[in-house]
Amino acid sequence: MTETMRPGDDSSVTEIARGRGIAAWRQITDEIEADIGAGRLRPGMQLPTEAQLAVRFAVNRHTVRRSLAELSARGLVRTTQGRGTFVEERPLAYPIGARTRFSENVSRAGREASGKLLDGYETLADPVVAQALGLTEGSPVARLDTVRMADDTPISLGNAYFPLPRFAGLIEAYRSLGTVTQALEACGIPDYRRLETRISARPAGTEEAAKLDLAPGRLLLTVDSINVDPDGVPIQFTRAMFSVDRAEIVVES
Amino acid sequence: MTETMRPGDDSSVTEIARGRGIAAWRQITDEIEADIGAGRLRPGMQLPTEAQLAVRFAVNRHTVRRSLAELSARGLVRTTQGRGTFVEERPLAYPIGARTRFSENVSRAGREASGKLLDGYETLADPVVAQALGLTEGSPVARLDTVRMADDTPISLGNAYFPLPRFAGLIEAYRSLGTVTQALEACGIPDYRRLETRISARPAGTEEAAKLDLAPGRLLLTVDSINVDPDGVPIQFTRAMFSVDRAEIVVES
DNA sequence: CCTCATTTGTGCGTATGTATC
DNA sequence: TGATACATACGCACAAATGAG
Repeated sequence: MTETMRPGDDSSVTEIARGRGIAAWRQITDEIEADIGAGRLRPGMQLPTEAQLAVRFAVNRHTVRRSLAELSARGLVRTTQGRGTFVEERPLAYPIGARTRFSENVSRAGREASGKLLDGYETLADPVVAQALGLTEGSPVARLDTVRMADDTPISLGNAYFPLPRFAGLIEAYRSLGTVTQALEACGIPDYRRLETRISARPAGTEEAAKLDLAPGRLLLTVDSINVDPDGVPIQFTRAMFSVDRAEIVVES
Repeated sequence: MTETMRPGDDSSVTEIARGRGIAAWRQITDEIEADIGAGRLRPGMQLPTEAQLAVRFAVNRHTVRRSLAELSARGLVRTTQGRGTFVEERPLAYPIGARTRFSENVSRAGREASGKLLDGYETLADPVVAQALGLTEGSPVARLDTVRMADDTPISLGNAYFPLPRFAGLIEAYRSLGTVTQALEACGIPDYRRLETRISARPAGTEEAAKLDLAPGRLLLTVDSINVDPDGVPIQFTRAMFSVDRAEIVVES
């Protein structure tokens, strides 16, 4: 892991034009970006350590950090304390259709899907949720907060709401079964389909950024959808928040 | 908590909890953000200088700069060398209910029913366009730049590309007919369908913001789609950019 | 469970360049 | 032209997270 594979010149110094208009950290940013663009640094690969980059470009570590902060803000790399800096994966194509399932999308991309339940509890429907589920405001609903990952990279946050008299045991079912589809099945819903999907975008809040391991201020695609049972009765309202850097919404015709 | 502040007020010191988990620059960020949120710092107002803030929070100027960089990245303030740092004119909250509904079906979004032609010309395909249309990079294409409006409010910008040997007269046809569908019909394409739509988001550039009459940095939903003729041959690549504040993408299943 | 080396995160002090007024 | 204020860069030191052993 400490060994960083860099094709070609490893020990030599990459020249930076000093004192001539272009800041050193910008030149370093361009250099690393070019490495990524040319495939010399591939998604998932670890960059040299900050100290190594400082040696390579003959600058102070702070200058390297300024550059990495820029690349991180643009979503090209991700830095974790104690581990290092890694090239981000290309955005995952995320098809939206009547019957899309997260795990199918991820495995289609050749990556391993996983999910984690952040929280599950009963609450009261706010106006948006009530409207989507055809309930009156303040009706009891079950709520599941999840984070979904592909190859250990968080892709999206999700809030799912279910009308409560009907889906009383759903939270427990989800805890034991692990997927919404199976939990719904346990609640007597063998099949369902997507009725409508609304897409918008906004910047990630600090908490969301932390949960998704994103640089603060990065953009989220919000995908609100309503699922209905075979009779057309709304059974689930979901709000998913995808990192723009890690997923791309694809609508299939 | 925070003293009444005005530029130049550097006499009092705002306490920062040191060595207790939360980084000083984060606390300063929160403090300034709270000042903006509470109206103590209003849009257009100048913040104290970095040196003054350093005194106020009893930290090094670098620490203040780290905080201002964060606020700047989030779009709350704007810093100009030699002038100072100013509170941005942007609203802090992103209203969720105040958006104009854009109830057009995405599957029919390729039809430019109403809008204005900004520009129409022949050019060479860049890699993205070439890939989408199944051409080699640098192939000649026709390009239409449009803006769509609802009640005189610009909603979206669009760039449409057509392979050129085949659609030589398309620009003129569009000028006289006014819609892409009719222009394609005049070029011998009676029918076409959407193959794929990809949705992402990014901040608006200055030029885009001007065309859409938006504040720079506001978010755009980008919708890339490929249309194919009945034989499955790509005939059109469209990139539409919707203002998140004025449109919401709705996908119906 | 703990230790330890590695790596990134934070913060200070200093110096100098550059844009604005 | 000078004073002010932000931009860049270096060197040092220590904190905190990670992962290997």
